[in-house]
Amino acid sequence: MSLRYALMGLLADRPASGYDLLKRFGRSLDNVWTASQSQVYGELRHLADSGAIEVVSEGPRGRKEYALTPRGQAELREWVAHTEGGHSPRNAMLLQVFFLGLLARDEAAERLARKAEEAAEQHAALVVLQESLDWGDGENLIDLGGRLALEYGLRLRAMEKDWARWAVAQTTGPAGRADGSRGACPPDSTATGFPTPERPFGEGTPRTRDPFG
Amino acid sequence: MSLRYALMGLLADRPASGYDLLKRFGRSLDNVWTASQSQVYGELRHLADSGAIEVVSEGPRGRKEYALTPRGQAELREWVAHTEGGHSPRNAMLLQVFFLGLLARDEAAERLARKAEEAAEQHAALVVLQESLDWGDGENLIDLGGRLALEYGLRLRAMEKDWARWAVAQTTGPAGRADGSRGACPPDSTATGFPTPERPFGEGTPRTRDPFG
DNA sequence: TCCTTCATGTAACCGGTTACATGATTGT
DNA sequence: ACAATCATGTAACCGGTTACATGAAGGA
Repeated sequence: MSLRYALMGLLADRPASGYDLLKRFGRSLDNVWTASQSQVYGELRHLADSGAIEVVSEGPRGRKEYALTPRGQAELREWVAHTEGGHSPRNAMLLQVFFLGLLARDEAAERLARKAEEAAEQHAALVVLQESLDWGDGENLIDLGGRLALEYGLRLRAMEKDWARWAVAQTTGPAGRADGSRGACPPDSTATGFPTPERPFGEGTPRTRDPFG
Repeated sequence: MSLRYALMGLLADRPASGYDLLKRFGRSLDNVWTASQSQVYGELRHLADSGAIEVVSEGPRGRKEYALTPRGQAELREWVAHTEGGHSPRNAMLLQVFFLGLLARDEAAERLARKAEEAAEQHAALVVLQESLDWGDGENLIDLGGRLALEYGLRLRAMEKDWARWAVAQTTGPAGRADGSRGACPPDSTATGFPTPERPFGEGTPRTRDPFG
């Protein structure tokens, strides 16, 4: 559903063709939402069918310029103001982290260190972006959303960098099992099997200390 | 592709049926990855066809217990150790934030305040979980992944809470436009249209100061 | 006996990706 | 003339969701 609103949101600013919108997606929403070409054209048609947008002019090469209709504007506002996002948790990176116990300590640490680097790079890129941006003096409502989203990105990447460095320390630090043996145990390897309450992030339960025994 | 590895990861610990895996998904991976019932059974078949897992025993009601094969174990390790996640940025919450300029200041602030609350609740829930968990004394490789993932969750929610509170201040704070008028301008409303480099998070470019003029 | 839990499966649908296809217009 | 860009579209496929369907086993 979100693509629908992303397109409406961009059209709320000014009329545009599918082609324009694709460019604007890459330019402004790249860290927030993406869409493929075929998807955009399809959704635009669907949006037009439902009366949320309409063709306001036709140009050179079959170009169709769309604009948000009053109905669309109302629907968009409603979504921005009142729709709670049903967040489905899907983080492939974290899934890998979850099974990091399958690797030897040094392998796991290397992986996390790489993640720290990556986050640092992403953070740096956002800092550059921020400096290149220069939004007036922050006194108006314009660009509010962009500024807030950018700040979110900055904080997220900073958090990831810190976390990954901490995780490296966790992985290399606490002595135990000094051999670099290939661990073969995912997080819940010793779970006892008796009924447990919800335990996201790990089924860690009272356990024997040495599961290899 | 990730579901494949999520299932293999769980099976790396111990053999299980589709039914078992569904329960374990809810119990341990709930904040990291989710899967529906039909999806799990389908993927298990596919996984078995490709030789990554195999049926090791059959139980009472057509129950089939699967175990990871050596081939599957190798594939899983390879994924955990070396596969870089091509992160596709899709954050519906941030998309709403991006278009927050469509709302009046007080509406936007309320939305952000709600988000702060939500993050605080999620954080609190993770703290409770962490305290209920008690993973030995952190000296072994077991549960490493679970501990790291949990810490990530804690830091993420804390970050979101701080950010949302900061965002509320940004929204209500800087005076200007003291009337609660309904803004109608998404982030890039005054973009001048000349070619710009990539500007994710906003097309904010050199602009006239009062776009309403 | 009857309810619950265990256990697996199918089918329709939806959002998204990749690849392919087509052709008009503009600038050099 | 030619290449680049503008501009839209279709079709096959994949991962995921929802809903429906079936039935065996175990416990009260």
